[in-house]
Amino acid sequence: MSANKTAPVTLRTLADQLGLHVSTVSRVLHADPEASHRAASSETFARVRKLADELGYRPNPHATSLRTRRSNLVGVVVPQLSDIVLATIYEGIEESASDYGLSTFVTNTRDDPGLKQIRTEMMLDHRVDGMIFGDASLDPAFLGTVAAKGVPFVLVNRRSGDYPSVTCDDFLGGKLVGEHLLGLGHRDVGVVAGEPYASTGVDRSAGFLAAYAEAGIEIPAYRVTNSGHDARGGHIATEKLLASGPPPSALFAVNDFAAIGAFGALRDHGLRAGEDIAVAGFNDTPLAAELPVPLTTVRSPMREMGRRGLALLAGMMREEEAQSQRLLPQLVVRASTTGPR
Amino acid sequence: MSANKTAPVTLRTLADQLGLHVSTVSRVLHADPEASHRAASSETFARVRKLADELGYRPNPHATSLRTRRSNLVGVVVPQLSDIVLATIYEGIEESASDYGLSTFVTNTRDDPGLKQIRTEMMLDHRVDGMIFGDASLDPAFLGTVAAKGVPFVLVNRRSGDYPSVTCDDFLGGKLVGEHLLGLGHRDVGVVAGEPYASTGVDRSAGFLAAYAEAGIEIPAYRVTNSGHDARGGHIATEKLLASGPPPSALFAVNDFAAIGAFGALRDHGLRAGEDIAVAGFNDTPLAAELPVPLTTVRSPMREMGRRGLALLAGMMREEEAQSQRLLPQLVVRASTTGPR
DNA sequence: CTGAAAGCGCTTACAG
DNA sequence: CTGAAAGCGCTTACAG
Repeated sequence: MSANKTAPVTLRTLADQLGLHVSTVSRVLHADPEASHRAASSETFARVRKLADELGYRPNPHATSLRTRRSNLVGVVVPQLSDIVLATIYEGIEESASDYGLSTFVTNTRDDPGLKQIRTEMMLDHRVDGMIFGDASLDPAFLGTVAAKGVPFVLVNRRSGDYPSVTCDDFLGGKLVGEHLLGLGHRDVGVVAGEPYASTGVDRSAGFLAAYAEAGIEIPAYRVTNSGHDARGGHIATEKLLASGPPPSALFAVNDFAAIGAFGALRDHGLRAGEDIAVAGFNDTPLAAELPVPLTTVRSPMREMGRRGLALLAGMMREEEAQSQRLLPQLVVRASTTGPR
Repeated sequence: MSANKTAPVTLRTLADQLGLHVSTVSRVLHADPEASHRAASSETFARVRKLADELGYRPNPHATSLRTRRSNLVGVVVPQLSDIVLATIYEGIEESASDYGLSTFVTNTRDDPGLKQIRTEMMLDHRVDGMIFGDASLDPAFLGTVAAKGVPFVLVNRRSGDYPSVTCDDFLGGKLVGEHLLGLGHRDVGVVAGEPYASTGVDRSAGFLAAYAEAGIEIPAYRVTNSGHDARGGHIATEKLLASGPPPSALFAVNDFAAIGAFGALRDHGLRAGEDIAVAGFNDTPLAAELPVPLTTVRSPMREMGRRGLALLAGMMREEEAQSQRLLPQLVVRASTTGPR
């Protein structure tokens, strides 16, 4: 299996074969097309490029980073990559990173404060030039300690404090769901609200409740319950809602997976989602449309959030001004709220 | 936002403050507890460690990598991180990596041959010490080119050729499903078979068909159709199956997401999964149990595959013998095949 | 137009 | 027990 590890091609390899100094070779290999004449004579330039191509020269990034004090590395911290929302955001980040000539490290923190710190330090130990947090807590204390270190960073998915962020307009998204359910005549509704420390669930719930408040309807506290953001979390939270009173006529779960968990809990109670009780989710993950009862949900630009987050960070790494962005959500109505056809 | 970037603490910082030579400091900081006496006097040893702690010294990994020609970096290549199966495997890899003092880069290739090559080269450019492929094609040609470069690597999720791999015993898993459906009396069944180049779907389908063959039942070719491994892919494939003849009495989709897509397609045709037609998936993703019709599926040890894959690679990086591993699947029976309670 | 030097931060075999 | 040297591969300001 293990083949002959041929000696790596370095600047020295090229320089020796060409009878040039490594500095000349380095200069040629770094020149932008326009400035090529300042690097070397056009003949030398061509010879260097040619040999580099032939031998497949690839600069050693460790040497470059050491010398330039720039790693072109970005650390990405997410709660859980097996959450399709975060995985999709990360895909956007990765796409965009390669446009900017940056590479990314990702890590999971499962929203555990201890892990957040350890993993962040790990990223810093790797000398990343910037960071992207997808797991920000509403309490900005931890981010303050990161900012104090002088590393540029942006938030995606969840906002926190005044740190630069690219998020979905979650409040608006929640409001759209509220207005939709109101329009269908639902006045007694429940909310599977997500984690209390994540702006996503908090803002979506707030927007939803605001829509009801504007219609003069106050949703009692026992109709709103926090939850994990996965199917199991949605299941448990829905059980709790059902245990605390008669079933509401509709349920808003702040993400699709929690909504699917709600499906499971309702099913266990003999309630048919979309018939006995309306259910809405959030994110429009690819599953939503395929469920036996297609899920009404809010489309959030997950991949775009990642793309823009990285772009924003790249700007900050060039000392540009950072402007937070709030992307627009879009309601997608399906049978889980309008019933079977 | 951007704080004062304090001068980084290097070996020199420590050496100067202690009146020692950097080499002494380096030796102390690298000594294993037992060999500490060979590094320096116990007094010097203590002084160095103390100051390093106080100043929060963190070695510069680029310098270390440059010097040692070892990066302690592992490149992980997957088709798609937003596929929960791969994301979960990756979580296992990450967990295990930190046990071994390794860090990981991940990248998506979407099973595109061009991207596979580009991303793999990108990993190699980063001077990773080893690689893990979760996107292997049954055709081992590409992996041959990687092996020729002398980089150790292992496969997870999908096997290929004789390269060291950690996979689920997919053939057995498929067989378990076949025997289950046979036991329920299904003789006319369809298969949503996954991609033809991925051992996962191929082996699962083969195992399934083998169970039927052993029972003397030959499943006609038009009952088996390839598919993408996501919900959309399962939907499209199921449409194709339904268009090519009368509905079979049961359907085996080689992964849960394809099965959910099958749910969608069946629903569009007015067929109720679990009542009009039995459906089974594969992987037992967290959603399977929560669906309105809980999904019969095969539990595959996704996270464990990742953990073991990394461990296997770590062994290879220490020149140990590599032994492929086939992990056991487990059938999980739910209402999608046994019907409503 | 090209070379020579210095140095990024570390490790390691060698002296003494 | 500790120091000094060499060097990993690169970049950059400076000479000539």
